[in-house]
Parts: sequence; C-alpha cells; structure tokens
Amino acid sequence: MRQRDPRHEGKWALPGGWIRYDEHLRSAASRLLNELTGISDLYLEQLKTFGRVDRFPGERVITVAYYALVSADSYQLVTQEEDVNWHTIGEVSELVYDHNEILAEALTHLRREVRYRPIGLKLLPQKFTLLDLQNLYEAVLGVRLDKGNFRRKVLRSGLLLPCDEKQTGVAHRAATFYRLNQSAYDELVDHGFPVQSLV
Amino acid sequence: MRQRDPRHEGKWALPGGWIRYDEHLRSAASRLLNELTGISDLYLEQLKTFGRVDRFPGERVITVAYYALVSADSYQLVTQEEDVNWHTIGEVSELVYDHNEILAEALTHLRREVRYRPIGLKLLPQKFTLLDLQNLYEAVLGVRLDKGNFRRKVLRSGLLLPCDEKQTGVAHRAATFYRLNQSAYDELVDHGFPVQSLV
DNA sequence: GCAAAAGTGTTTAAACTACACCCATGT
DNA sequence: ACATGGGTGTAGTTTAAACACTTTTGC
Repeated sequence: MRQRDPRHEGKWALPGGWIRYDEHLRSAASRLLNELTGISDLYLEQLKTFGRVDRFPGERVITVAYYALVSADSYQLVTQEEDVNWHTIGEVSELVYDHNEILAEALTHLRREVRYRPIGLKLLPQKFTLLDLQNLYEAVLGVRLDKGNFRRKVLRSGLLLPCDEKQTGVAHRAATFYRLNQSAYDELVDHGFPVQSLV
Repeated sequence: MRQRDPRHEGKWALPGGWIRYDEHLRSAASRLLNELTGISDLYLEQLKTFGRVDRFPGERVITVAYYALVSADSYQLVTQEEDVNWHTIGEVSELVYDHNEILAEALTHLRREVRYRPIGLKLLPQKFTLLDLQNLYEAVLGVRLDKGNFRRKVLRSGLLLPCDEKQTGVAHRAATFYRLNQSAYDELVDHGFPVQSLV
C-alpha cells in the first residue's frame, strides 16, 4: 500500500507517520494504519528498524517498520485521503526516501517466513480452495508447484479443515472450501515446528 | 554477556548504551560492544526493537537490539570495566528492565534461524570437528541428534571442507578438522535456500 | 463434446531413522 | 584392557518429484 503526499517529492510513500511519546510501537503503527486506511484490528508484526543517518533529509529519522498479512478483498479502504490503494507487488514504482528498501526487506522476509511457517493461511479469506492457496504460494515464492503433491502435503499437515460448502457457478468441477484448523495452528505455534534442516 | 552497573538496581544488564545523533544503528551497536568488551570487527545482525512505554523508568527509551554469533574461546574480553564476562545461557539470572525479554527473544530467534540457515557454522572457530558442530546444534536446539545421521547430513550439504589437520593428544581416535566452504555458503545465501516445507 | 480445474494414483528416487558395528588413541 | 569418541554400514520406513489419469461442471 502507498500514499501520495505533496511533501514527498511527488513520489509515492509507504503509509506511516510519527510516533507519540507515550505510545507503544505496535499501537502507533496500528493507529497510523487506521488513520490512513480505515483498517483496524489487524495483527501487526515488527519487520525491522531502519536508521541510516542520511535516509531522511534535514534531520535524523529512525523508522520502525511493521507489516501485516491481509487478503486485499476482505478490507475496504475507508479513507479521507486520496490515492490510498492496494498495489501489486511487482508494479510498485520508485518510492520516496528508502521506502523501496523497506518494501524489499518485507518481501524477502515474507519469502523466508512462508517456507517454514504456515503464514500463508493467514493471507487468505476464511474460506478458500486449495488452488487459491497454491496460487498464493506460487506468487510469494515465485515458483511453480505440482498440484497433486501440493495438495497432499497441505492436507497431510492437518492445518486445514474442509468446509461443507463447495464452489458454485464455476465452469469446472466445484472445489471444496477449506478453512484454517485454528487449534492445530496454535498447537504448532506453541510446541514449535519440527526440526527439518540442520546445517 | 552482561555487565554490572551501579545505576542498574544492582542487577546485571546486557551490554548497551546510547546512540549518537550521527551514527548508523549498526555502527553504534558495534561501538558500544567494542567499548565494553574490546571485541571489534564482528558482524552484528539486528534482532528487534523494543519500545514498551514503561520499559525504562522516568523517560521513554527505545532500544534497537543487535546480536552476533561468536565462539567464546576465540575472543578475549579486553576491558577496563569489571564484571564483564561470558555466561551460559541457562544460568543467566534476573536482568535489569526488560533485558531478560530481549535475551529470550534472541534465543527464540536463534533457535528458529538455526533450523533453516547454516548459521551454526558461524558460531564455531575456523577449524572444528563434526562433534563440535553437533554439540552446538544440540545445545541451541535442546535436542539429541544421532551421530551418524548428523555427520552424513552435514557432509552431504557440501558446506564443509575437510582440513588436512587432525586432532592431537586426545584419548581417542583423532577427529579431522573441518572448515566452512565459504563459496558454497555464499552461493547458498545468494541463490536462496531450497523450498522445503510448504504450509 | 470440449475446456478447465478438481481430485486420485503410481512409480522411482531420495532422504530420514535407528541402530549396530569397527577403528584409533591415551591412560 | 578399556574407555572414549571417530567413523562407516545397513535395513526399514517415510517423503519427495514427476506425471498420468479419472471426475465434475458450464458452455
């Protein structure tokens, strides 16, 4: 997401702003996001802190960047500001200051995380098909995955539960919707993920 | 590592200090570490930023925490300050402010990272035996690993090169020393790690 | 019937697990 | 001799990878 701001050299910028003296970092990020987009009640995860001396002109500014995982279609952007909108990751042009660097860092982080934590499941709406999930993984990782193998691997993990519902009005066999098995997910988070690749 | 500071309620603290206005974050961390321990030329990795409003009494303090991987025996601590020393992770007592939280975060981070990046290799001296490496992994992860399987897995990765040298003066068959295959390691970092566990 | 995606099966190779076993060296 | 760790072998099982195949649905 990005915004236009006349102060920002006419370029786009990531949503952001100043933290208040008495605010927690995550609260500040959440407030700023909400002010700009209307989105609230989102779990924000700290990405990284950017502190190059010359990253901002005139004064020393340190940015603590946060990110969240949402499915774009489940959030309407309610905002007074113009030019606030969703954008495709590949089509983001030059941003102000070091915001491209921040975005790149976020993407790298996401690509790494997605490999060993089921965060992909947080990115989709409540109900989704296995192809939705596969498309998501292929998009984030930039690879092609085998349908059958992906399906088996996902289902074997026990993190998905089938809904009673199926697709309707599609020009092919209707896919069953799945949803996150929250208790299995929490269990996994608590007890840690299996030791897979040493060295 | 921790230090005693009379201002710190008599408890121990992680090494740290204040950043100067014109300093990069990593440089500041490096300088502070050097001032306290004499260690220099260490690659510091940003851990996380801690910003709870009430984490420090009296004023708002935000800490950007960094960490590094070193083998304790390869660095002599040269310092004027007293009570600066290495400590075993399990035996760290109550620290000042939220420093226990910071330490716990670092350990969690390390345990996660070590599973899918060969950072364990950075923790050991130039030359090391396979048992050294196995002990390191067992310590960090808190699990027991099979000797033969670990050895095969490590060697198959191609990240280790055998030295011509062997152990001497040990009351058992001498182990061959290994060293990091730097080019293979760099290759792996550049081209990314294999996609292992989806979902 | 055809296109398109759902969903299943199969085959082969690779990897993991859990052991048992022999080898070298200092005391 | 024996304790200690170095180092190798192997059987059984599990996963992964690649690909072919059958099923359902709208047009």
